[in-house]
Formats: sequence, structure tokens, C-alpha cells
Amino acid sequence: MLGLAGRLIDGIQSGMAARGFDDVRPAHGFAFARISAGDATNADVAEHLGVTKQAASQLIDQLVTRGYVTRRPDPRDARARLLELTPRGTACTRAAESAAAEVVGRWRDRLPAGQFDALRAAVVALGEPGPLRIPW
Amino acid sequence: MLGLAGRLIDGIQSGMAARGFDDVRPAHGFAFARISAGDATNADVAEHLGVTKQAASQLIDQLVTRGYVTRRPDPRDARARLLELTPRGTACTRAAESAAAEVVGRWRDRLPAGQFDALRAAVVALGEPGPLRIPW
DNA sequence: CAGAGTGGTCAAGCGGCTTGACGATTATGG
DNA sequence: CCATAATCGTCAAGCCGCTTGACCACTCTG
Repeated sequence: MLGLAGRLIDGIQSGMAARGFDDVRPAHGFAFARISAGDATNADVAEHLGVTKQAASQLIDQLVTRGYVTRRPDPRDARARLLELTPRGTACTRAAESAAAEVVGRWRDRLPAGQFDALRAAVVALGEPGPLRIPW
Repeated sequence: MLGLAGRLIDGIQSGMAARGFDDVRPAHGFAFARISAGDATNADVAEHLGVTKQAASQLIDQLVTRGYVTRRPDPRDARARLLELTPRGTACTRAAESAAAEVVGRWRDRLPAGQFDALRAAVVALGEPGPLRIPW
């Protein structure tokens, strides 16, 4: 279980690198998940990641520096700044989904017919309300 | 998948705390796994965890300080020091297995009959050669 | 309109990890 | 045999992600 999750993370990581995104870490993926959902502020990301807003801020700094995210003023709150994905940012999320699908696809190929569906069904049944939804 | 693994880790963590072991982190569990296998040196633990021997050394320092592990000279190599679990250390590993079983048991209770077995079968079929073997 | 609450940032510090260098001991090959 | 290389563990310095604490600007509430 834990080993499986670790292999999934590592597989996504290397798949991302193979697709030209070698400057993103797994933690960035969870930030992407919230930002791509739209209407995201620094505080939103912090809560979604379960870290302090300072930690979220510097993580977002990295995404901005690397060209994945932009900050623009929030028209409804002069304190806040809205986060948006750049074209490169959306490309990155697509690459992540593709990389994840690749790993899961290898699992499907290795399992006897039907057993993969059983695995997926069980994982879905157990809720999986977590971030970084994997495209089963 | 990732959310499931995270909940497993968190569940073990809090289960450990409930059993009186509130000073061990997940990383310690992987060190325990290697040490309890026997004939473990600092370098063995480092390789098993995938970190440098310095990092392994300070992690083991914590386990020694907290009374889980002892270091004794290796009779076959004057450079090395053999790691051994103290009684408290073995009690800790048993508590971890119990806590893990508790989490997995909750999953079994929540899944329709047979679906849990399918999940377990799939996970086993995918190898799961990783550390910290969960007692399914 | 005063007060509390919230969004974001600056600053300092901690913990886990790395690289680099080192003495001590053990393995290897001429 | 013995010189050389490899390995075990440690000390030292530094990086990086994260925390706590404090603060200002702005917004909400009564």
C-alpha cells in the first residue's frame, strides 16, 4: 500500500521530468490542484495543503518564478491576490495527469483481467477525498 | 490512492500515540523494519531508507536516545556497530503492526464483502516489495 | 465608526537532509 | 606480504522546507 503510493509518486515525478517538467515537486502538484480549481488565494492553498500561509506563500513563489502561476489583484478584496495558471501551468497539469495515467496503466497491464477494476472500485469506495485526483 | 496512503500513515501515527508511542515518526518505522530484520548496521539502514549514512546515523541517534535501539560492537568488523531493538523497541514494532491492522480493519468493515479481498489481492499482485509491510 | 477578524509578508529559528572531509578498519591484487 | 583501494562511522557546514511570532493593510460586524 505504502510502497504502491511511493511508486506512484516516483513514477509521476520521473514521468514529469521526461515530459520536460523537471522543476516541480510532488508538493507543487497539490498546489496545482487547488489553483486549477479556480478562485484560489494564498490562504486557500495553505489550507488545502495543510501548511501555514507562509509556507504556501513561498511554495507559490517558486511556481511564479518558474512560470507556472501568476498573481493578480483580487477585484473583490484588496488584501488578497488571485492565483492563476499560466499556459505553461496548465500544460504542466496535463503532463501530470498523463504521467499518472501512464503509471496506473502499467498496473492495469500487469493485473489479471478484472482485478484492476476491483482495485479501482475499492479505492473509490473508500472515499479517496484527497487531493491530486488520479485519473483512473 | 495517494489519499488512502496518507490516511494509512496518519492512522498509524495516531494509533501509535494512543498506544503510548508518541515520539516516533513514520521515517522511524522504516528504520525499525530494517533493524528488526537483524544484523543491521548504520549503512544498512541508510541504504534501506535511501538516505545518506549521516542522515541514518542521526535518525538512529534519536531511536537510541529514546530507548528503542542499542548499538553494540560488531564482532566481525571493528569499524561497524550492530543495531538491536530494546524490549521497548520490539514493543513499538508490535504497536505499529496493531495500529496498522486497526486502520486496515476499518477499511475492511467499510467495503462490501469480497471487495476488500480484491483490494488486498491486487496490492499483493502488484508486488508491494516496499518497506513497512502492512499486516493485511 | 470602533473593534475584531482576515490576507499577506517579513524575520528568526528548527529539523531533516545533503555534500565534503576525515580517521579507522577491512578487502584486494601484484 | 604489503601497498592501495574500498568501506564504516563521524564531525562540520550548509541548504531547504517548514514553523512560530509579529506586523500592516484591508474587510467585516454590531
